[in-house]
Amino acid sequence: MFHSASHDKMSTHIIRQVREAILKGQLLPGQSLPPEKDLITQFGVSKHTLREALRSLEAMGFIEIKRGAGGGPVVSEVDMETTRDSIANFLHFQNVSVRDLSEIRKIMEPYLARLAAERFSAQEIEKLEEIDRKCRKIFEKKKSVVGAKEEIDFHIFLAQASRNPVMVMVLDFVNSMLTDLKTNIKPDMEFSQHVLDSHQKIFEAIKAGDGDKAQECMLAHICDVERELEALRERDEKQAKIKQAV
Amino acid sequence: MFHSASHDKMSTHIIRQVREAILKGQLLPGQSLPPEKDLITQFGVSKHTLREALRSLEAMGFIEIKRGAGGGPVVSEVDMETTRDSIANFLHFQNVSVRDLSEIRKIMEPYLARLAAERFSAQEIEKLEEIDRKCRKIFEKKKSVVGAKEEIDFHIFLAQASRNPVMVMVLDFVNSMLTDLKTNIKPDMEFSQHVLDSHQKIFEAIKAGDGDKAQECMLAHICDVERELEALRERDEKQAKIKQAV
DNA sequence: TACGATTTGTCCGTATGTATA
DNA sequence: ATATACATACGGACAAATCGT
Repeated sequence: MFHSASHDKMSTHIIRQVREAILKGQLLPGQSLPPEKDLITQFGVSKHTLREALRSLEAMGFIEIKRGAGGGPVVSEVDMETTRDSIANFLHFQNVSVRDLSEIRKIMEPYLARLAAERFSAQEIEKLEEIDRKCRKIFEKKKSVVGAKEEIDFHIFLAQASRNPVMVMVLDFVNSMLTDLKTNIKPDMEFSQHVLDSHQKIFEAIKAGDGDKAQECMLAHICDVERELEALRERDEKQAKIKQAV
Repeated sequence: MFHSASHDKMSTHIIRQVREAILKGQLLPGQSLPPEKDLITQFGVSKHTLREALRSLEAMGFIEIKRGAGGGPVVSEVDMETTRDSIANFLHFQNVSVRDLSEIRKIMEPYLARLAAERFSAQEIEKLEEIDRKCRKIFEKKKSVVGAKEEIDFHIFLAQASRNPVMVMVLDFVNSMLTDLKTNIKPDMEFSQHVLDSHQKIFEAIKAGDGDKAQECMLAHICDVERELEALRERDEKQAKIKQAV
């Protein structure tokens, strides 16, 4: 049996059409779509149906909708946050451990540290140093770098050494998920001090253009973080058991 | 300044509440949400508003909505397809090349082939052989394995050697994006034959428990595919130029 | 500051299609 | 086969936000 197109939900038709127009480049990011009332007539559906379709497209990150005069639906590039959230939602059901995230880091980040040491321009080295300086300032004020955007930025910026957007994306969500775990575990000052020291060593190897050493220091750093987080997690579990017993 | 809750859109409140309930485990996959009319009264919104929220949650993969008696919104695990699509949408705007995808494969897949050789049980080896057999059957019928689900399955199944869901996910979308590129390029029979030969070598190394060799063969396989795809792409570009000139 | 124009956000009422029992 | 429960779809009205004058 064949299903006639009209058997599907109307909104899925609209979603598919707009989505394909964007992916084919017929609609470019920044361009405005016609306002609701025009789209209603163009697609021949009711306001209710059209708005459902726009909501879905918005959830997928394809459009943003602004209210008021001159507003309306605007095509936008699907951004990293939308994608990161989607990945995080998926992995939430997959029982991801610190070990899983660290395993990926151990494979990829030492490679990237080496590339950075071999490829970074003077400008890029300066930018990396600035990120590191910001980390230190945050530590001095808050006595922690955990959850600090700059602490992740250090790693993401290295990923950009690869000039590979897929690599950047993977490192982005791996590091951001790890940070989420960290903020639950609430590491101590010592942990943050170790992180800053490790970053320092990695930075110096990169600045010296020493690929071998950068690779080696990065691997050691990731292993350290994994070990310390595991230890802290076990400590928390024990405390939880004691509390439960009381 | 604090924003009063009433400043945001009603649907975002509903989305946030349901989303958090699911992520906290208060709502488990498989559970039904109350039907529309009950949710309307619970949240104190209109049909239209509620449905927009449900559409967004559906687009994010958190719920599925079934029609008819006994239907309604059902909580579901966010699945790989939803996530894969989201990633593909994001990377569409990032100019991803065969080289970018291959770079990730070169880092991860040889590592995974080694793990498979070291860890796979007899059952798993048998399963892998069956996947390979299916690939060959498809090749004999269609004279190609490009775009065949089984050809990706070979790589994904190896990723499962890591018992690492993040690894499986990364390999899933990298391989599926590469396959999308392949189907556009339309490789010849020779290409498919090379793929099958490489898979054979990798399989034999894994079966023999030879981690070194499995790692080495996998790296060679990925480099081969990258090189051949690049060559085919250049060929297509030249043909396009000739056509344009005429 | 204020007002009008534009455009989305929200609500109500009603009718129709679809799956289950 | 009929009834029931549920989502899907349409139209009209008013509120709220934003922009320009």
